[in-house]
Amino acid sequence: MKVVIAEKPSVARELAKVFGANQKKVGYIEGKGYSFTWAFGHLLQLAPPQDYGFYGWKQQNLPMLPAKFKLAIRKVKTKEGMVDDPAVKKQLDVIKSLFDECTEIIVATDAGREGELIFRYIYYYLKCKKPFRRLWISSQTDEAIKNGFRNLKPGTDYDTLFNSAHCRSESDWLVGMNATQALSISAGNKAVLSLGRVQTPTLAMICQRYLETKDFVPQIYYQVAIQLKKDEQLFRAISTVNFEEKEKAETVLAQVLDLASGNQKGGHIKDVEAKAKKEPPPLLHDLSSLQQEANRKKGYTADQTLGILQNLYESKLVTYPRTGSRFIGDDVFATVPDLISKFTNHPLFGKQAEELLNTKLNKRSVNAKKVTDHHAVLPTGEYAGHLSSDRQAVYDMVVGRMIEAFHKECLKATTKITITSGIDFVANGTVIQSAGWRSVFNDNDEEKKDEDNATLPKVIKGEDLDITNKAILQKQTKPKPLFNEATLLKALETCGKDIEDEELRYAMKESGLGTPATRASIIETLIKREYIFREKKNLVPSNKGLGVYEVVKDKKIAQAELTGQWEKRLEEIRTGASVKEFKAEIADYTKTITQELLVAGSGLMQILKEEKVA
DNA sequence: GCAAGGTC
Repeated sequence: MKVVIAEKPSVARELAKVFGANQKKVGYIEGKGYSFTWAFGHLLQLAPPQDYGFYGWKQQNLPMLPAKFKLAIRKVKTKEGMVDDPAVKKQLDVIKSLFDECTEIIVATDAGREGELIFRYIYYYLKCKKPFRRLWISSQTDEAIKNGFRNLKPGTDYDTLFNSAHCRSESDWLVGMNATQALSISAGNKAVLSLGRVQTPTLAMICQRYLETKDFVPQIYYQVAIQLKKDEQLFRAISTVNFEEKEKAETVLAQVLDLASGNQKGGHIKDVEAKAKKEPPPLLHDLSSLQQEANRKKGYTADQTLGILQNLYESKLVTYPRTGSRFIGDDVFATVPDLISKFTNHPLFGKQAEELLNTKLNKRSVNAKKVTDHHAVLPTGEYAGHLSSDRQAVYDMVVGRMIEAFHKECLKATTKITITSGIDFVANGTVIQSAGWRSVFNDNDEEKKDEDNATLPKVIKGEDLDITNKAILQKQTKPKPLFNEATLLKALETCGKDIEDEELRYAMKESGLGTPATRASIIETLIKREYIFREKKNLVPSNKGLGVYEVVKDKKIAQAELTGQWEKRLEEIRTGASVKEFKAEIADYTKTITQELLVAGSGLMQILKEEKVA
């Protein structure tokens, strides 16, 4: 008998189905000489400090550098404290007995770094010695599965991938556990002041933005606006330059040749620029883009959206939600027409679905190379029936986005008219000629510039028009808005963009800060620690959060670039570079940051006391 | 009482 082990039950079920295995047992499915079993994500984690003899939170324990890390069963919180998760224990027993009986293991955890780690931790924890081969697929269509099984790879091909995963895991433990204890101890050991490679740069981003906004001094400036008339149609144009002083604007205003000042045809058309613009449909959703849309449209937190999606996934209504890819492969694309046909009766999108069936589908979201462990989120096409309102809302976002993504481009005509009357003025207009994908939701662009005229009259270069009105507009510069969950999620994904080093930037883009599966929980962690709180939609730092930020802001642990540097090294390890060197560097850094924090944290004591009083 | 990573 051969054992196939998947990362999660849904994948094991899919694999079993393709093989025609259908005997359901407790914790696995059997048939055709195979047993299909599963994990639930990470069943094992690096053991906590006390398992190495580091009891309590004491300065003399620091830095904690276990000679050899141990694995422990994932814990759950109960009234009696943290205990081994009974469901995990049970499943590990199932896996152990299957591993004991089998002749070979086929590793079918997700095709990525963490998927490899999930299997290896189980394999080593159970002290298993059976041979294993690797299934490496990124979609679960029957064809992809069959192909994958015909091309199983030697298990050892992924040893270096495991090495990189293992380093990631241990490094996060070393830096996170030691920095957390060091800061907490030096601040009086009264509260948990957690720090970590991901949470601390995230906190720093929130604090930085908050301080920028708080210290922002708005600058007043002036523009001159004129109103023109062509064939009874009025339109507005704005001065191309801004004025810092009101007097300057008034001088310019006086020079405008408007009707009221006795000037007919005082607006000279200096230039007319007309352009046709094609706006491609948006990409399919990954988890992050869905969380952003749900936050914008419905105010759901990242965590709520993930919960709702998980629910829809367990009801088999949507595909795997914790994906970081906004693309599908050609195999999945082949199933899309059939999928779309399931929604021709949808109350909101039925008509558009119908229309799509008769047109060539847009392939912008089709790119097998950009599919990582999982493809973009799609509806499965299963009958949904009645859903609670929040589930319905998120489900509709998934369905609607699918319809949009395969829809035609939106065709727009933009016009830019430059008018001279004293100085230059400009009027912009955009007319949608063919809505294409924009007809799916039919909602207006949220950040449409208010200067835009919907339609502009037809004018020709050289012509002179009446100016029917003129005025001075007073405006002021605005600070960047505080982060909300939508903008923070986006920032976490792309924080690599401002990094100079090309290679570093690439590594960041691939990973961002955190992963799709963990970003919601990072935000929740910062809230649980009382570092930040929600104020309406915004994420605002507390005094405690600002205090921690002040202590760590210039240290590496608060920089998003730390993740980029690690990713670069981990990628080198994956392609065969030495593990030893990286581990030594991490140990060194652990010692340094621990020492620094043991000193620096004392300044936090006062803030913590004040918090208690308040 | 701690990290970040995965998932029910």
